Amino acid sequence: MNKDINMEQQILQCAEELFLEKGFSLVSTTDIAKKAGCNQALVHYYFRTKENLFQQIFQEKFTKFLYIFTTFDDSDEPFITRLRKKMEAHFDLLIQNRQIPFMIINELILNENRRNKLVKSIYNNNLDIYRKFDSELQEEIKKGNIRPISTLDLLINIVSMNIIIFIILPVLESQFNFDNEEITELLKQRKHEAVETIMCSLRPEKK
Amino acid sequence: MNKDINMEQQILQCAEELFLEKGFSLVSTTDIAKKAGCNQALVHYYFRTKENLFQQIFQEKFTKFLYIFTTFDDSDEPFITRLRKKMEAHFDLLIQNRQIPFMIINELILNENRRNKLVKSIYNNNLDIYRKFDSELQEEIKKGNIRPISTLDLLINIVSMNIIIFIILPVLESQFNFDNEEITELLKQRKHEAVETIMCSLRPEKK
DNA sequence: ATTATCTATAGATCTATAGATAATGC
DNA sequence: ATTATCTATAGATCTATAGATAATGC
Repeated sequence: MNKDINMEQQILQCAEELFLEKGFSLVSTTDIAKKAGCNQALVHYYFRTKENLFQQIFQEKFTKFLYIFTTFDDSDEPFITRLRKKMEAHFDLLIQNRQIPFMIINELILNENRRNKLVKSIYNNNLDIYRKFDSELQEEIKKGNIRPISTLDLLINIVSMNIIIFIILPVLESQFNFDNEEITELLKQRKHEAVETIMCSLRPEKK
Repeated sequence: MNKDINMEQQILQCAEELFLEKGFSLVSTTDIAKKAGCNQALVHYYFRTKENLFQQIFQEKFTKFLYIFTTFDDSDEPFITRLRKKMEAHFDLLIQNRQIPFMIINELILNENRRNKLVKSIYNNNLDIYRKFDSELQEEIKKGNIRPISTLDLLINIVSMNIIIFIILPVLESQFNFDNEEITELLKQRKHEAVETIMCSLRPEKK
């Protein structure tokens, strides 16, 4: 592998690739060491436990996953435009990090400790932005620009639409033998469809 | 556990509960035996391998998951009404089998062999119903009753909307301490929202 | 006789650590 | 001296099977 970075970084990077691909429990520290080109004991020398190593990676990925929705867009564009842009930016992030959705689903459900720890901290750290978003949304609904919907439901819808293709991708790949270009095209189209679906679903009733 | 069924059934049932909860790799045949109240060797006596046992269960769950979408509703109701009913029936099924979505995602992604085997057979067995649905949908679009959308995208949207709450549920539960009644209510509301989101997203553009 | 169940164990993991050796920094 | 890397191994799994014993069916 890359000789410019030191072994600690090397281990971290290889662990990341493996954990993203197979999840925590299907990767052994022996696998990581083999991939990094060092001895298994060294993995423990730098990170003490497999859980430690995993958590570093997982936390980073989770933060990355949420980042776009935990920052405020202070441009003066209309609410719905800003929402669309957020959603697009989020989808673009996932295109660059296709395995993140699966990793999050997998480990957040399987490990109660990890889940409890993470969820509480995220909830507490983002209450402000959530409330801001909430009040903006309800304002738009009052104005009749958006179909009535709860903030939580909308967020769930958005996340759902954005992650689903990355969950299904392996299945599609195993049925159709896509090359890279085809996948890029498929993701581009799916991005458009995901955004469009949400946008259309938010149109108020015709009167 | 239940004394009326024989040990083979007992093992199968306990294995099912454990696999649904933790997935294939986090459950050992020892765990299953312990839960079933027998010796670990007996699990192998009846099912030979852990993989065998798992596949029986997984296949059944997957078939169950798809069933509603692989059968044709021959009532004379309009397309959109039949679609809505399918979606509601599917959601109801998931309410009764909350861990199915996670199991499917988890094992379909993690195990390439299982994936390849299952996906091919499902694809081949359901081409007819897919084509029927496809032509009905495109007909409706032509008539201007539904916003233009590809059949695959629509199916992905529906599945996505229907499964997401069952994926997120453990996260919500770990943040808020819901009792059973609250969860039932939450799922009922979410069902409504999921169906509504799809229905609204399919409305054609106003002219 | 046949089927169901158990005990015991081989052989293959896997994580984590102890303790030796090599490389580096002052 | 300190830090990085290795060898070796303890101790805890886990799956699968061989072979003994108990239960059941004729």
